[in-house]
Amino acid sequence: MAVFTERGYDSASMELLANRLGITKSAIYHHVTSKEALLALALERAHEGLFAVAEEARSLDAPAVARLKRLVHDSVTVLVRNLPYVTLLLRVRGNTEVERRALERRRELDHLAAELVTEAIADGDLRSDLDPAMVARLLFGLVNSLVEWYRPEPGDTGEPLADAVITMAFDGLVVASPQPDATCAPITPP
Amino acid sequence: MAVFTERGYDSASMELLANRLGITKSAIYHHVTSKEALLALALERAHEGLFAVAEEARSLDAPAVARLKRLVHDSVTVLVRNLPYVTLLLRVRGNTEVERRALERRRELDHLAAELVTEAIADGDLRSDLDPAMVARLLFGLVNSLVEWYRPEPGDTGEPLADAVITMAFDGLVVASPQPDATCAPITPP
DNA sequence: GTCTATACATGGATAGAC
DNA sequence: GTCTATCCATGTATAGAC
Repeated sequence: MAVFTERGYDSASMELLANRLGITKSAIYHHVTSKEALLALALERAHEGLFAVAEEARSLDAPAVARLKRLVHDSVTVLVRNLPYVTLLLRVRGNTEVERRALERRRELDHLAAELVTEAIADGDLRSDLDPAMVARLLFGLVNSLVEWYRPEPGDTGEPLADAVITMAFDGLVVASPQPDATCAPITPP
Repeated sequence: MAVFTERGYDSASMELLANRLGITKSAIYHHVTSKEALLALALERAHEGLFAVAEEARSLDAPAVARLKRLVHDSVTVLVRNLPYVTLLLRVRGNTEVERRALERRRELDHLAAELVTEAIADGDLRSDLDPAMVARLLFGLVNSLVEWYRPEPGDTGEPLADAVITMAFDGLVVASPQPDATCAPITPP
């Protein structure tokens, strides 16, 4: 996985993998039938985490915004905890059959996100001046872009990062304006 | 460029490029000395546009937030108009000397963004509860992630897209709360 | 500018001994 | 489970004719 991440799947030759493992190319083929099988295994692992998150967000008993926020938040933590696997998944281009199947499964996740955004807008919880499909893509573009720069320490669950993503995407970067429910209300001392 | 975008630089063989061009591999070498030279040319073109934007944002006579917004906005339009080139740049992993130089130059841009964010926070225009370096990376992660899904029609300048990015990142997705300068002010009829 | 032919290295993968 | 040796396709790149 380290070699795949550093060089990219295509540029990571079996020779290079073997060197890093301290064995020969042919020894690898005792454990796995092909290079592509190695890729399939890794992609499977990435999907596992992401689909678990999607399932949980979907089954949550809460308004669409809340489910969407949960989906975004937990996607970040899964991404952080399975960084090499998710990175590989996100870099797949569809050159082979294995890659195309992975892309299809990713689209299912995109679809769920788009549904939640649409519903949240209908609820009046998200601004209606942006296209729902575009919002969904911007949101997950933001999440997915983390693989390009975030380098977690061992033990990092990505919790603060997930909160930062939620804050920027939902509340924006400009200084906090009063929340709707607090607007113009006098400050009540505790 | 189309082949590079579809298959990735590494997987795009000279044979494949030649087929698409309708000539033979060797004919390509009459125009360019190596495959890597082809990459260098493309990366150069991507940098041109991005650095021009950075220079303009830097030299703007306005508060840091405004310069930052301009940088983000124009980065989106450059990305849209030079999509294949910027896509290639963003997928470079540093496997060769040419790629490493490209990564270094990209870091200069990241640095400028981080400076603007820091300054804007100091000005009190951006929320101070998020790490400036993190904000800069989230912002440009968001911008860069566009190459993964945005497919402009010919003639598309990316203007509405750039506005959407600015809106989401700076104002957030939740329904517009009153702007600070309008807070609690009675609505004035025109 | 383009072609055919070819050089030479490296790619993924297999055979068979230990 | 790992090795050496090897197969064959493909990779980048060059030589030299047209």
